[in-house]
Amino acid sequence: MERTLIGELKSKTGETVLIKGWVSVRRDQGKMVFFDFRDRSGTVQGVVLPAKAGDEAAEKAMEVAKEIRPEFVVAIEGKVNERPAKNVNADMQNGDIELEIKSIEILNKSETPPFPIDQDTSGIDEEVRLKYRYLDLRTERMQKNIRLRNDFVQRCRQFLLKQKFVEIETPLLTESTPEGSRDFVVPSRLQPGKFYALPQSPQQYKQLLMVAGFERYFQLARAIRDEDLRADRGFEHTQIDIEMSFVEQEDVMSMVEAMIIETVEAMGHTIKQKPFPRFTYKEAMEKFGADKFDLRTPEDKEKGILAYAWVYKFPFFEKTDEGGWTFTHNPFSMPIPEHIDWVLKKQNIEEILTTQYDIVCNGFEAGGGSIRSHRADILEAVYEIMGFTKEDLEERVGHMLEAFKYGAPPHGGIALGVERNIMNLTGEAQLKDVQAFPMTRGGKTAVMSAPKPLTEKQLAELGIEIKKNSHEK
RNA sequence: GCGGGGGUAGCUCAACUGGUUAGAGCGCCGCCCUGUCACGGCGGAGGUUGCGGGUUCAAGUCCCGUCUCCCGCGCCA
Repeated sequence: MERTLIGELKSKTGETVLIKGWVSVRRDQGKMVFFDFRDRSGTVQGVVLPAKAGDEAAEKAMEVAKEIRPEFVVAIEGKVNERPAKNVNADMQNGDIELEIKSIEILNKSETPPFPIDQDTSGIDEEVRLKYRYLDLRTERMQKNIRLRNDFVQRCRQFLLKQKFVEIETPLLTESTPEGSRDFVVPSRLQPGKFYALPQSPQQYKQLLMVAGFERYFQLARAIRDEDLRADRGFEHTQIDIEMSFVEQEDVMSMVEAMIIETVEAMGHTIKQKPFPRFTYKEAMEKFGADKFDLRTPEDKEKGILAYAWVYKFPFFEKTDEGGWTFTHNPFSMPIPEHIDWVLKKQNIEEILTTQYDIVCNGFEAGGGSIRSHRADILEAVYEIMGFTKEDLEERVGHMLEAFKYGAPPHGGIALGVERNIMNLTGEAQLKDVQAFPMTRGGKTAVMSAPKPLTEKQLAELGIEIKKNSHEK
């Protein structure tokens, strides 16, 4: 018999079906046994009725039913019955039907789970949840979060494909850049003593794709940064990374705004204000004291309303502790058109504004981007303002300057943080609750126990010698 | 790196100024139960109080060290 999904049982009332899935709950009444079964499509109650005398199949089913425990994997053959009115449970999916079990096959047994998974696991110690992440992910809440994440990402992808964006993967093993956040590095075996870095973002590659003439690029890009963790920040996160050629600030902002509105409204969410209100950085600081803020009223929060806003006209540079200048967001950004001259002449540095735009939602920075410097002279001037010598410049971004010499089109883009957006859509406060396999704050992986030492052989191949430091026993 | 809060049964927690045999709920195991859906009833098992040391007649509790988890700050182009 072909498997029927539990979610489709309602249309099979009166028929005999085969379902496969997990046992959520067993309620043994002695002469009759109730179960809740679960598969990817939902849950349903099944019942093993008392066997009539001489009905060997029914006796066998009861015998197996007595062995079954929660989380056993089973194949159940049974008849889909409408429940009599007095037994209907309106609070449950399929609460008006039940499966009259004719036979049970145990496909696999299960140990008792270390924590209850038929309820929300928010109150369970995170270390335990992560050790048994595959069980935690069985819970209704986690299933919902991870599936909703998929829904959001696929809708964005479809939107972008419709707009003729090309999805392109960029390398994971790439060059370390000293500015920005700390890199995760990977030792090179072929060139001992040298290292790759994992990307903090595909920034340079996506700009090179613009030089390469793709005009519209996107990628679901993993961004990896070795900075201390927070509730809303992990070593790894995913960005919907977008770059477009022949565009100005307004083009990128309206395209992204349209994508978000279409996507989240299709997912059943309400947006507080459209078009998204815009605040200059100065206005935001005056009004909210921060460049990210929550525009929702308490009533909005209760209703799960999403309050998006744009923040733009950020200062390009800020003073360093040493009295020099550094960039606030991105050295590859273009200053606003009126300030290009100031950059080239290195004047009024404190007042120079960048084309950077951030999208804010419910107090989170949900994304950010800018129009880029596609002219080598502007990028050079930015690095000169920051005090880099010609040699530094060549070393760090020489490849970009060279690429820009060959007809780089004006371009700009944005990166949306997938986890932050899913946190807003689900109301979760922890990044860990919207990733399938997050890490602990100490950087230990879920289920597996990375990081861990390499073998002597691996280290030898990489030409790495570990110095025993005094902390080790 | 800094500050704060945790670690006691499988899970969630309790245990006062140090003082009987470290308890409860849930879960688990056994028996009973023909309409349960947080099923119910009776019984039972289950502990290196994170780890190491110290003070004391006596330590889950006090002291020192250490590991680990969470939250925040720094950090996060």
